[in-house]
Amino acid sequence: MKDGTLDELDRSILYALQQDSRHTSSGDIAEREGVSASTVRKRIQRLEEEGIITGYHVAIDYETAGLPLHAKLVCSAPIPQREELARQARDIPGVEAVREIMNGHNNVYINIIGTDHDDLSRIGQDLYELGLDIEDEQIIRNEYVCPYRGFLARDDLDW
Amino acid sequence: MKDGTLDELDRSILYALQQDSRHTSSGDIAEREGVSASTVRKRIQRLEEEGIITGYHVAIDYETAGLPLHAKLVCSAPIPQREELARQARDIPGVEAVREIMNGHNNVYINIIGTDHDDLSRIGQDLYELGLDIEDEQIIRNEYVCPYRGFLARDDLDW
DNA sequence: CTTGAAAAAGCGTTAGC
DNA sequence: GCTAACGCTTTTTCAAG
Repeated sequence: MKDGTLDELDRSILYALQQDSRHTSSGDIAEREGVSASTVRKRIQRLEEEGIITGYHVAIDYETAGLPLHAKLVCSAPIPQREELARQARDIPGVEAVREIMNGHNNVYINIIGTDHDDLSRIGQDLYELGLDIEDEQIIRNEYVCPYRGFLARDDLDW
Repeated sequence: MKDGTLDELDRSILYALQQDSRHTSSGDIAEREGVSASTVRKRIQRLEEEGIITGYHVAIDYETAGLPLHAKLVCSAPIPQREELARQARDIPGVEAVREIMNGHNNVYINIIGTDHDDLSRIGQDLYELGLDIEDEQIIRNEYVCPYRGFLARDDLDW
C-alpha cells in the first residue's frame, strides 16, 4: 500500500467517506465489507497517516448561507514561484480553494467567497499584491462534489 | 436565520467543521463557544436541514493514492441545457467535481480523475457524447481546500 | 493484518426552563 | 432558544490470534 496500491477495502472506505464523512461509522463500512469495525478503523487511521486522506471538510451552500458571491479567479504565476504563491494565497481571507495547474500561463485557479463586491475586489487586490496576475474572474453558479466511483469495484455499483 | 443570517455560533460551527468535520465533536465546539454540547448539536442539525450544510466529504491526495491523473476540463454547454448537462456529468465515472459558471462560453468546469491516459480519453468522450464541448484540458498539480475565514469574527483569529 | 472486549466519549431524544 | 439527563452508538485502547 505504501506504493499507492489500495485494495478493495481501502477503496470502499474512501468511497463511503466521500459520500458522508461525518455520519458514516466504521461499523457501517465494516458491515458492508464483512470485516470487523476495528479493521476499518485501523485502515482509516493508516490512510490518514500515509497522507492519502488529507482531511475532512463540510460542504456549504454559500448562497443559502447568505454569501452569494462565489467566484473563480484564473491567475498566472511565474513558474518558479507558482507553488509558493499558491500556498500563500490560501491564507488570504475569502479564499476557499486553490488549484495549481501544469500550464505556463493561467496556472493557478482560486475559488473565493465574498460578502459583497467590495469584498471580492479586496481579495483580488490581496492576490495581486502577492504577485499573482488575475487573468479572469467568473461567478460560480453551482458547485457539486462527486464521490470518485473508480474506488468501487464494478460489482459494487449498486450501492 | 432562514434569511441566511448566521450568528456567531453558526459561523463558528461551520468554521470548525471546515477544518475537520470528522474528528471535531459537538462538545469541542461547545467548549470553545461557552455553550452546551446539546446546543451545538441542534444547530448543526438545523444547518443541515436548511441546506446550508450540504454534505461532509473526505479530501484525498489522489497522487499518493496512486491516481496521478487529476485534470480539469473547461467545457461549454448551451445555456438552456447547462444545468441539466452539469447534473448528468456528475454521473460519469471519473468525474470528481462540477462547477457551473455564469458565462456564455466555457461555462462548465469539470475535475476528473483517471487511472491512465486512456481513462482520461474515455471520460472526455463520455462528456462529449453528453453534449458538452471540451475547450481545454489541464493537469492539476496541487489542490488545497481552505476553511472560509469569513466565518470567524475578527477577535477569534487566533484559533 | 485482523479481531474482540471494556472503558470513555459522543450522539439523538426527551423533558424542562 | 438553551440546557440537562437518559439510553444507545461509536471510538479508543488494550490484548491477543
